[in-house]
Amino acid sequence: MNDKLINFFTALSNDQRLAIFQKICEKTHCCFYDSTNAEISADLYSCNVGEISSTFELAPATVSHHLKELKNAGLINMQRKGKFIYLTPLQEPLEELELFFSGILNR
Amino acid sequence: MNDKLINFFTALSNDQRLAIFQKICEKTHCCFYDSTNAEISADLYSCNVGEISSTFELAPATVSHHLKELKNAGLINMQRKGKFIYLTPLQEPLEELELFFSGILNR
DNA sequence: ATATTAGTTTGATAGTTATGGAACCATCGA
DNA sequence: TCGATGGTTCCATAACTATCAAACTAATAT
Repeated sequence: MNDKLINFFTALSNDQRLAIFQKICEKTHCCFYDSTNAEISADLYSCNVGEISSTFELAPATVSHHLKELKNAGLINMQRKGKFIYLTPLQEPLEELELFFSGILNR
Repeated sequence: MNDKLINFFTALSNDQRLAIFQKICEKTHCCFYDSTNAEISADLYSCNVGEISSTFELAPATVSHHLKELKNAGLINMQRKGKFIYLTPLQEPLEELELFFSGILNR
């Protein structure tokens, strides 16, 4: 139970990674996906890895590491379409996190 | 803006610290404080540092470090009353965190 | 005053994390 | 099939984190 939360918090506890996650959420505005249907129109609204690399001045390797962490934490989906890998935020973890904090507040 | 979030997430990204924070919130059930009025009846509902030390099998020094991080992040209040230091969760950060996630979800 | 209890700070160490260069794999266009 | 582009993995390193023992400070009780 807490393991999942720890993974979320760890993933978001680095300034670069938080910024990357925010950019992914921003770019994908109001278009959330679950892990199964994330493919639908991913390329329309999603950002790809290169966009992250050029926005934040980080080496591709570094970006790759950060994205892997966000993905392993379960916060984003990565989906290759041809040459590009598209990034989409997942809805469930955000809901879980919102619930975690509202749950404490409303106790 | 993000700095505060980073501090929250970093503080909650360690399993011991998250558990400690949860215990503080639990013990202080429905009695939140802001940093100014936290002193009111803190001793009635709050846990003290020793309670944390004995609950989690950690050396006092370790607990002290973790609590300092939670405090520096702005998540808890520490208030000495005589021999004991009482721990209370703060409400604002929890609200900010809830809002951060609901804000992304409702965009 | 002194002993006791509560907690912090200092300093050391083992483990983890962030970063990027270099070599690699994947896909596409010519 | 070959070159170019997009990304990852491997490896090394510097920075940071978690932990605790030992020495300390704070408050109380006797």
